[in-house]
Amino acid sequence: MEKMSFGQILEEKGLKKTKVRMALLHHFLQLKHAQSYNDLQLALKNEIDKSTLYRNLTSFEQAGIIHRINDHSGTSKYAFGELPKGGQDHAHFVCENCETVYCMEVSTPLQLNVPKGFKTKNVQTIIKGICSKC
Amino acid sequence: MEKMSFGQILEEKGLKKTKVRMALLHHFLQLKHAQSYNDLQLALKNEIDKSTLYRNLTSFEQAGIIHRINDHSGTSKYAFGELPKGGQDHAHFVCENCETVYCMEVSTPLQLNVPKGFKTKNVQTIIKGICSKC
DNA sequence: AACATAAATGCAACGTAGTTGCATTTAAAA
DNA sequence: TTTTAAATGCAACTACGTTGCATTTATGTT
Ligand SMILES: [Mn+2]
Ligand SMILES: [Mn+2]
Ligand SMILES: [Zn+2]
Ligand SMILES: [Zn+2]
Repeated sequence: MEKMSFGQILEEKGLKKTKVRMALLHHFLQLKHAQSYNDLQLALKNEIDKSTLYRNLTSFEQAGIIHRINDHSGTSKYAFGELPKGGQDHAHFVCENCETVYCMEVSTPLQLNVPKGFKTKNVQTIIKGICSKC
Repeated sequence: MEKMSFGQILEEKGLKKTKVRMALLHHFLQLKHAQSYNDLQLALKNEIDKSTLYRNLTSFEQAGIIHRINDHSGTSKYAFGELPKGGQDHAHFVCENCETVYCMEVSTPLQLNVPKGFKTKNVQTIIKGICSKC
C-alpha cells in the first residue's frame, strides 16, 4: 500500500486508467502546492479539454485522490491527498505575495466553541500571510 | 455614537444618502443572518439594479458598514458590521441543512502554528455543521 | 431658490469559472 | 472479437459579478 503506481491508484478507486488521468496524476504527484485549473492546463500544455479536466478533478476529489481548496480567490485550487476525516486537522496557508497555497497539517485541532444547539461537523481555516519564500 | 440613524451612518462614512442605500441599510439592520445578493434583491423586490447593488455592497464593505463572507458556496454573503482588526476573532458558521450563515464571535483567538518562516496576517474560519434551528 | 459638480444610478454589454447535452471514442470485461 | 459503460471533446450555456457610458440625483455654493 506504500508505493502505488498511477494505474494502481486509479484501479483501486474504480476509475478507468485513461491517458488524461495518468497525465493529470503524474503532475499532481510532482507538484508541491495547490494547483488551479489554469495551472494544470498550463502544465499539461492545454492538451486536455476544459470539461474533461473539470470532470476529472471532480472524480478525483470524490475518489479521495485530491482535495479541493477554496482560498477565497474566486477560483478553486486542488491538491494531492484526501482531507482527514471530518476535515478538522487541515488548514491552508495563502501567501498574500506570491499567491501560493500551502496545505498545512494542524497539530493541535482547533477548538472553536459554538453556541448552544449548534453542532460542528467540520472546521476549515484559511491562513493569510507571507510565505517563507517571500 | 450609540444610536445612529441610517442617514448618520452614511454621512459619517462620507457616502451620499440615497434611496437605494437607505433601503439596503434598513434591510441589513433587521436581518440577523448573512445575506446573499439574491437574498437582498428578493427583500428589496428587485427594485435595485444589479450593478448598483453590487457597487453599494462594495462601498459598504469598504466603509466598514458590512463585511463580505466567503462561505465556500460559490456566492458571497454580506453581514452587518465591520470585521475586527486583523480578522482574527471572527468566524462563520454555515449550516449544512438550511444554508444559513451565522457570524460568530470567537472568544479565544485561534492559535495556529505555521512552519518556520511563515508569517500569519489573518485567520479566517468556516465552521460547517448543523444550526440550532435544524 | 437656482446653480454647479461630483457621485450614484440604470442599462447593456462583457468576463470568467465552471457546467451540461450530446455525439464519438476508448477502456476493460465477456 | 464483440459488447458496453464510462470517458472524451466540442459547443453552447449558466451563474456571479464587473465595466463603460449616458442620465439622474444629492449635496455644497452662490
Ligand atoms: Mn490541503
Ligand atoms: Mn461575520
Ligand atoms: Zn509567497
Ligand atoms: Zn440550519
